[in-house]
Amino acid sequence: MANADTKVSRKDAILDAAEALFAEHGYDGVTLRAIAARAGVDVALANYHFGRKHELFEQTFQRRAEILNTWRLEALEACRREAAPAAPSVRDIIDAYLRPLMTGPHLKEPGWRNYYGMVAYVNSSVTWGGQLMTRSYDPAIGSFIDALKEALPEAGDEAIYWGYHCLSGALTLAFAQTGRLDHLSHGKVCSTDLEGGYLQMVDFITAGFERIGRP
Amino acid sequence: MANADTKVSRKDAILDAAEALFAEHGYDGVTLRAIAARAGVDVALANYHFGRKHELFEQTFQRRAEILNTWRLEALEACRREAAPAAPSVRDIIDAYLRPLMTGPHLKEPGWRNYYGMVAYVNSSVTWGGQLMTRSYDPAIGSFIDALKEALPEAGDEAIYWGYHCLSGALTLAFAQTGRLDHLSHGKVCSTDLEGGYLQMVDFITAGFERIGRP
DNA sequence: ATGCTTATTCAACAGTTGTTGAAACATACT
DNA sequence: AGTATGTTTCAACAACTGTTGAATAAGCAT
Repeated sequence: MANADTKVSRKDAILDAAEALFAEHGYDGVTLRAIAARAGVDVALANYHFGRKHELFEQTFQRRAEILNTWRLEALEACRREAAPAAPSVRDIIDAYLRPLMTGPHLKEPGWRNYYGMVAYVNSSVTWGGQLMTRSYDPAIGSFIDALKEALPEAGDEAIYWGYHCLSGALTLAFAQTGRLDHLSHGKVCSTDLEGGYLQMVDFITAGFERIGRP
Repeated sequence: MANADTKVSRKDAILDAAEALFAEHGYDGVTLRAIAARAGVDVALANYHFGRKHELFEQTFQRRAEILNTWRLEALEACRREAAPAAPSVRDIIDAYLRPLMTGPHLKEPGWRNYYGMVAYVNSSVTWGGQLMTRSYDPAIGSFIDALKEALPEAGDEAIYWGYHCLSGALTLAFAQTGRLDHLSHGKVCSTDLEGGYLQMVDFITAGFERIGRP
């Protein structure tokens, strides 16, 4: 068995290449040969390590999902500790949801940028959206829904879930970084500036949830 | 020239088929042969009417975009008239933006359902998102941005545009109808119930914009 | 009918697709 | 040294891809 962590294995090189290409062109827009070429390996190697193309896509997607879930749950746990014995505020919960993903040094890494593009693609894909997002993210997100329900005891379930839908839609569209905001605002706002968007989105989304908390 | 409106022409049949397939599988996931088969015509006919695959995709997308823009601008004009001589409220503007698309009898038509799936795909696609959404929708959306700026004179441009980003992300994710909300809510909320989501989203998004209006 | 224009099909092209079985290479253990 | 095990490449497969030019059908004015 070749060493798995000191050097970047070819297996990881395939995942990195797949990530970048899937993010830009989607599942069907990418060929195994393009992935292999980018990774500097033979076509057959992807098949050896990951099986069908389908499974390579899912493993690429899953790899960083687990990291993001950890970051988020840690942030939620931290804000729970700080607020104890009271329940954390809506704003703290939204912040714990967005901050780990929209701020920090990892935003500079091309790998993370690519992965965010994949999330945008998957989340609004009819084929992948329902299954894959649910499998990869919903367990962690359940904790956030619970926290929101605690913070907003008056809000109905329907309002909570559609509120989360707005949050998820806004975040994943930000991940796409299509440059559309740049066009629309005539350059005043930059799609790729996730940290700038973070400040704005926390205010906006928090207000939305606080509103559904009072009848 | 064959008649263009009394009977469904084969040209329209191709657009309908393309719409349904592009919505489900994206641009690269659909072959011209699949479109032709669904439309009941030969492969070459798509090329004869629309040129390259690229152009067929864009024309399919554009066809209903113009209709949606008309509906929206009429709704905005109507709420402007009702509010005159005052400026329309934030809520009225958001309502004019969402109601024409999220309510009404056209939601029952499979053609519109398919088209909404296409919008979801295009909006968060790195390849298409920036260019095609901008070209098809941004002229009309400029009027909504202007109206929001009037209604929220204290809000900064950055906050307005990121607010619009949240609105757009939430709407297009709703269009995807991936069924994820159904999983997450254990069946309490239905992804495909756009009219139910409309009521919730108007409240949520309106609160977000009203918040950025006061410092 | 005769012509003329538009619509539609047919047949085929050159290139690409995911996948696979066998062969070659590398590494570690004995 | 040999040998066993895990990696990687090579070569090829059958099927499918977008696109095109020529052939056929349909529609319509004359």
